[in-house]
Amino acid sequence: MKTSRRPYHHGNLREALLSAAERAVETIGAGNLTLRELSREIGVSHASPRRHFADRQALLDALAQRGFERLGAALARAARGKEAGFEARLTRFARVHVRFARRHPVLFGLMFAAKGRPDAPDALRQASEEALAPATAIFTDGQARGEVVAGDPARIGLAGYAAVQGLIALTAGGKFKGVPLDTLVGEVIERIVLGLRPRA
Amino acid sequence: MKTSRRPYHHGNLREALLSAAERAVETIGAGNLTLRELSREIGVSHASPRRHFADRQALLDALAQRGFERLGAALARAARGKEAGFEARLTRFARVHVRFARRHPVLFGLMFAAKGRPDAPDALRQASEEALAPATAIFTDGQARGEVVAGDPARIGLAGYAAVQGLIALTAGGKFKGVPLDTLVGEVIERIVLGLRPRA
DNA sequence: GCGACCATGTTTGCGTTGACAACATTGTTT
DNA sequence: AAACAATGTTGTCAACGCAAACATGGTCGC
Repeated sequence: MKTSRRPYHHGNLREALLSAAERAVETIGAGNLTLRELSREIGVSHASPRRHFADRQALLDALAQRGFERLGAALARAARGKEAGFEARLTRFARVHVRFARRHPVLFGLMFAAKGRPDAPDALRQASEEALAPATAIFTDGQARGEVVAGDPARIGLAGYAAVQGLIALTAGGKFKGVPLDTLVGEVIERIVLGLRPRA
Repeated sequence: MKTSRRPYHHGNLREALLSAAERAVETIGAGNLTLRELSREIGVSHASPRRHFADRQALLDALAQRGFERLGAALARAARGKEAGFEARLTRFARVHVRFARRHPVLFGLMFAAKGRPDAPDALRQASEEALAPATAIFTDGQARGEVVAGDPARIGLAGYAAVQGLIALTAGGKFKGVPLDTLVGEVIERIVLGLRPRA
């Protein structure tokens, strides 16, 4: 009996819950995630998650926050390299962004849904802002190099970033299945950079 | 006792459920919608919705479908007028689209979430495609007038429509509160039409 | 007229869930 | 070693979705 089959304390329940939830959510959908099933899977009692998350929503918010932190790290990496041209940089940024959304579609939806909620926790809000911050640098640098029209970077960037965000929403629908995603992103960014109107 | 206080049959429960649900969803969120509360509000028993919707999801899907039908009608109206220039037409289209999303944020989220679900009903899928169809006409007409670069309209339009869709997602977050929405849409569309790169 | 039929709402019940309170166990601090 | 804080467990409750059996009232063939 020396080998305690199940130590009374799990040891790292919070992390175990988060990673199990992340996997579960991606397969069954965020709406179908139940704390009890999660507890069952991990092997703890049905009320233990309460010690770490006040309620179901708090767990989902924590999941979203972690998502923003990971996305932010990936985007920051993608946005490095001032030397590169604006379009190349924006394309890299967009590709990373889109790939993340593709790889974790449910988590991604969760992230931006949580961000939009009026009662979103401050930590989540802050994580989302930090994650997306690298975008503005790309635009201001582009302006400094004369590759981007003048104006408030936030407003100029809105058009570009909106296109990226929209592309994600549209490709999530599964449209354009035949075309490789990176190709599609490259095309859209080029189109956004050059404009829809033909150039002289 | 002659005046039947509550006629046994409601008469139009399906519609009553849908409109009550649409209102409720917008205030408490789709996830918090319960069939029982809905039934209580309407004044029927908690199991009656089952006659009209197989389950909760079916009701939400019907809600989304109705949403696409209304959005489609509004977009079709906005896309009329071949005579108008491409940019003006696209701007009107975008404004109507964004306003709809703003006025019914939860429903809008529901619509595109349902559309993305792999097991979405055919009727819903079809409604969503029809609703968004007017967009391609705007682009092909623009190409015919030489106001839009050549190429597969679906691919060209992707950039434009992605921007609209992304703008919705971003403004839903409540950013850019100070700026009137129509102004913002106009700016973004102009930027998309002209491109981010300065014109000679 | 009238009885079978059918659409629609009701009643009752079951299993699951989120939330909560009281208690148990373990590690730490004094 | 005694108090304490952190963490997990057990038991309970109200609400929910779903389902089956039943009730009601209009419609249609005859």
